[in-house]
Amino acid sequence: MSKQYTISDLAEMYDTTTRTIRYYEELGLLQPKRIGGRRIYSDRDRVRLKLILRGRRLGFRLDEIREMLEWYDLDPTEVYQLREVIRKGDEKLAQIDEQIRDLQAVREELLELRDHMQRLLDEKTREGEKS
Amino acid sequence: MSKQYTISDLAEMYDTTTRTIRYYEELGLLQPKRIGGRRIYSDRDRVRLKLILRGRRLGFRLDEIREMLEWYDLDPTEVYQLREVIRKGDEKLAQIDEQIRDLQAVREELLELRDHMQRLLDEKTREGEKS
DNA sequence: GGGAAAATTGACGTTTCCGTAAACGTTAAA
DNA sequence: TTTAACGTTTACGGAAACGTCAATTTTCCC
Repeated sequence: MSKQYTISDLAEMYDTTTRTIRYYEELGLLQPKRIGGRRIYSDRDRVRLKLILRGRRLGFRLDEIREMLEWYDLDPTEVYQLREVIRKGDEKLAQIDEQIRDLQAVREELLELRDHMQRLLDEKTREGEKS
Repeated sequence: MSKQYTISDLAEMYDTTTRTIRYYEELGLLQPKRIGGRRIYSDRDRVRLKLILRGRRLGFRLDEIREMLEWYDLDPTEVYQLREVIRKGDEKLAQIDEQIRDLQAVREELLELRDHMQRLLDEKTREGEKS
């Protein structure tokens, strides 16, 4: 019994706006059903929206995200397409791995900086105790 | 003997453009010395540029990056500033940890998709062999 | 010292990702 | 039934992060 959602259900659920969701549809990232004029979102649509928003948070552009979403519903009998997706997917994986490494580097540096600040702060507060 | 760089040295070194570097200066992220009219970049400037570009790749906005850069040269005698930086740094760390988790999730999903595609492809090619 | 190469400033253009508002139709609740 | 809330399309706007082009310096090299 796949659930149904209105556009504002989803907007609230994922803390975004209806304008944004309609914009994603304009770009072809979502294709909700219509009842009358109104958009009806399935669970599949909901999951796609979730993926889109996560992708955005991670700095991917919307056309990159659209391409990756398309990988999930390509024709599984087209050998050429399969090969292409595997190749592009490997590229994306390499890119993601680098991004993770970069983030871990930033993390380390921030931790060091934090420790440094903490030591300075400790000195200062001990100094204050002496008076 | 701290090295000196021209703007195009740095542009080439980090695969960006002089326009971009000047733009970062406009926003206050870099403050190179001048000799006559021209900009001269020190090693410190170079490292800052490297950090900026890495931050950009990771999806941080330039004003976020500027704030984080400022942490490296604040007044170490100002207890309030120290506390503030530690607090903000902790926030940033939490945010980075979440980003890493998200990226690892995307990574897993891409790997699964890749395996799925690979299996489909294997079936297809075995099918071809039979003929 | 003269000309090519490199750098500078200023202005405007572009792309991405939405926000906002107008003007209108639809649905639900009192 | 009416009225408030919700949804739709269309259009324009706007910030962020640069690209591009033109008009001037500035510098380097022979």
